[in-house]
Amino acid sequence: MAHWLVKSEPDVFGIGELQRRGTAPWDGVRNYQARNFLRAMAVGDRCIFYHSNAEPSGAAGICTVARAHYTDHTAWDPASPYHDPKDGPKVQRWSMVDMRFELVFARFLPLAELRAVPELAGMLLFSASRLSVQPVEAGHFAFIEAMGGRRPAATRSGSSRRASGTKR
DNA sequence: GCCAACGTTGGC
DNA sequence: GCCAACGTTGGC
Repeated sequence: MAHWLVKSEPDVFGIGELQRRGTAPWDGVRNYQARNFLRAMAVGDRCIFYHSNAEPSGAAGICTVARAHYTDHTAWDPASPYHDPKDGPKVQRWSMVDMRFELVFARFLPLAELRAVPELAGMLLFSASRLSVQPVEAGHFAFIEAMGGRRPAATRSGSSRRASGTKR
């Protein structure tokens, strides 16, 4: 099973929105290298959900591949922000997958902090900073997951746990 | 908002 | 096929 890191701008589509929706298409990838990694994803593969162009940028949580790659038809749609005038039903250059929310880290992990961790040296995140879909070594993935932890799921009664004085 | 890095486009 | 110009990404 492969591990990945996927970037999204939280102003456009943050991990909170994926959590709310449960599953959503990972569309709009318009870079061949990133597309090829999308096509290599298998159902069940786990991905670090990274917030880019944020303050600060960093790892926000984990999602999993819910559906393997299929045509990203937003490229055909002139009204879409991801429209590609060179694409169409007969070309189909671009692909997307569906992502399923898994967890939000208990602690957001800013890029600067990840960069400073010796165990994470060599991650593509640091050298191929513009690549929005990238493979992650299993060891790096496990280390980041342990750093981030899992934010406890909200209870039905909302803030009652904190209101009752529960320590986190 | 700036700018470095780098991917893409298009002229030749 | 080279490469300059251009556009985009994304950190800061």
